[in-house]
Amino acid sequence: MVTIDEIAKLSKVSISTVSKALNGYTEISEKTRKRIIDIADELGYMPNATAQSLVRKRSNTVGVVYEVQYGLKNLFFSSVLEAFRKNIESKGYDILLLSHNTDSGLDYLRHCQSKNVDAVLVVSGGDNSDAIHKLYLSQLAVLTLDPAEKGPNSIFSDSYHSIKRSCKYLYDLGHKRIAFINGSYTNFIGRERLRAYLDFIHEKGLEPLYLAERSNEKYSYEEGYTTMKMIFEAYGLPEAVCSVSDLMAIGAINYLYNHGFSVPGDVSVIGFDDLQVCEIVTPKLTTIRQDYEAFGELACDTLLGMIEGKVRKIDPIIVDTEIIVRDSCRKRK
Amino acid sequence: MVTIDEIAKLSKVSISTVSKALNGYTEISEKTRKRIIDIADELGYMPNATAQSLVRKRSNTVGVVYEVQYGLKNLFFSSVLEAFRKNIESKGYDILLLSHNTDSGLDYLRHCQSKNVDAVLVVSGGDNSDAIHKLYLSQLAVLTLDPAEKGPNSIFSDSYHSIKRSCKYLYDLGHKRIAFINGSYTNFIGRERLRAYLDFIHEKGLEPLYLAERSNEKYSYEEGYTTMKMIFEAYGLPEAVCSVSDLMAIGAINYLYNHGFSVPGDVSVIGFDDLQVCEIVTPKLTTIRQDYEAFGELACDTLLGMIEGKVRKIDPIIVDTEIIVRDSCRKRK
DNA sequence: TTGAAAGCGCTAACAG
DNA sequence: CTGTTAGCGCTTTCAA
Repeated sequence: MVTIDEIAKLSKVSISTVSKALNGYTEISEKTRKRIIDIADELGYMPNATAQSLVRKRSNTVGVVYEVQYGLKNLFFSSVLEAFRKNIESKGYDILLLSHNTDSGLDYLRHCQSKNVDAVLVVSGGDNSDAIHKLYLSQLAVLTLDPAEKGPNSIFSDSYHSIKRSCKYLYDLGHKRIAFINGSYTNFIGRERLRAYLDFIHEKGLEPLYLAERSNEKYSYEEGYTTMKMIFEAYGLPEAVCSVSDLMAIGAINYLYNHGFSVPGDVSVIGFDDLQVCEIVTPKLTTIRQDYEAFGELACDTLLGMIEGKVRKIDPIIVDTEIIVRDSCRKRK
Repeated sequence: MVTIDEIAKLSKVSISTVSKALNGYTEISEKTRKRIIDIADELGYMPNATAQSLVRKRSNTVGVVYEVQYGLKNLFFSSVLEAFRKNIESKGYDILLLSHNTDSGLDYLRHCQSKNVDAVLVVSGGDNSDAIHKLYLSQLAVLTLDPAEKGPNSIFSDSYHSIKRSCKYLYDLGHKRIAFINGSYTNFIGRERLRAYLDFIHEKGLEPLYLAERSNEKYSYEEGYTTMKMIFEAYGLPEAVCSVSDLMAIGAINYLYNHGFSVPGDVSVIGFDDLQVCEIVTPKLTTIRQDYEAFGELACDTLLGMIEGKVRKIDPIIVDTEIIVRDSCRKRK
């Protein structure tokens, strides 16, 4: 790799002049700057990011703590990560996927400091390990997606109103026996969604059809299947089911299907997330769409803003959702 | 962050002694080493990776060039990336997702050099941009997943035998009119799969049912749907279809379904990849499973081996596949 | 407008 | 066995 002082030699100036020229200091005369830049280009010079990082105390990389069920195979989280990636890349940042690596005594905070990342995005599915907690206590710019608890420096969808809208949609279609496939009770969004369902049921004076004792941690197909089964066995056939994730909704549909019921013929079901599977499954799934692009853009801008402004604490960012009507819900006649 | 010379001060030795003690040099007496290590632990010392990187010319991070249709949302690529991640992390490496960032004049090679990555994994879906090509010409340890052309430093599934097995499976089930949903003709695996199909058809003296002029670049649901439609319109209903990806297989199934045919009742279809969707779709998809774990492990071990051994050129790594029988194929009666 | 020099935190000869 | 010293490639006072 070409270094700054090869350029210095060739352009017959000192390395500090080269550095300044390359970094756009105004105190360098136009002609020497031009000469230096030409030579640098010719040589294909590229600054050694490591060296810059060492002195500037900034690395132009943001760490991503990604500790999630199914890892990168989790389509929800990888969709927001993808959106985040596009945005942050366009600003010239790289993403460092931080290894967990507990056995070597590393924790995220020290890892981040060691690697000198400028900010960190926490994607942990609502888990709040000690290692993650420490990040918050540090001087780093950190933002958490779907945090375990509502709090500062977090970004998440408006779960409460989304679920209310789901329920209302189902209700307006004429359904009264609306079942609910819940998510995790140990994280914020899971509890919010349940609360919304319960509030809705209460407001309309309907019978709640859900499993109060069962927390579904993975938002997975299997959990949806099993939950549907348990609901069916406990309450009989609902008219509609509101699910907290698409995968769970599909699990529920398959349970229903395997037991001779038709969706949306016999029961309507609505999902949450709007993963790509919604389009390829039969029937196509009506769902609440989380705005992945908005997540990515807001997370990016917020983090960069925090870096620039040296801000370390911001209010929660709440992202709007949208209902996507497809084929899995139908009017009750 | 604690630095090496705070430790030096506290333990009343020089910084080089501290460095050596911490790095396991044997020339340090047991007692001073212990003292130093105790103090370091107490202070929660963690080496500044940037500084180490600068002098050691190694960063313990591997770059990932990830330039793929649908980005991280592409379940095939993100599945292998996930497997790779687990392996590489367990060896104490981080993954740097390299930004593309062409407009700022960056190219991957210089980017990698600048960030001082130890190796790079190229995941580009068979595209062979100039930027990627340059990586090969460099001194970096690089490995490409599913390269555009068969060549050194690459890793991919045994497409040829896999598709032959698919076809044979269908054939043994009694199907003679076997259609083929092809992938891209511009990359290696796409051509291999076609070649396998054609060879099989030829060997058995069957009629080829496929689209010679249509290259499907994305291996997507939509392409599968459309291709199935075109095949149907050109040749009528096949008895079975062999698809080059799961998503395309599902697209084909849905086309068939929408046109009143049953899978596997009227036609059997087999996919390729074994994505998680195979399990949640109706009927569950019979497919060829690519061994994601093997990809991850081999890619990791190979790259690290190349780093250690200063090897820069290795033979292609071919990964075995496995047929997963589910519900989308049936014996012809 | 330019250059000398110190230093970021660490490693690795080389001396002692 | 321990310490001195010279860097790694770059930025940034400060002086010229």
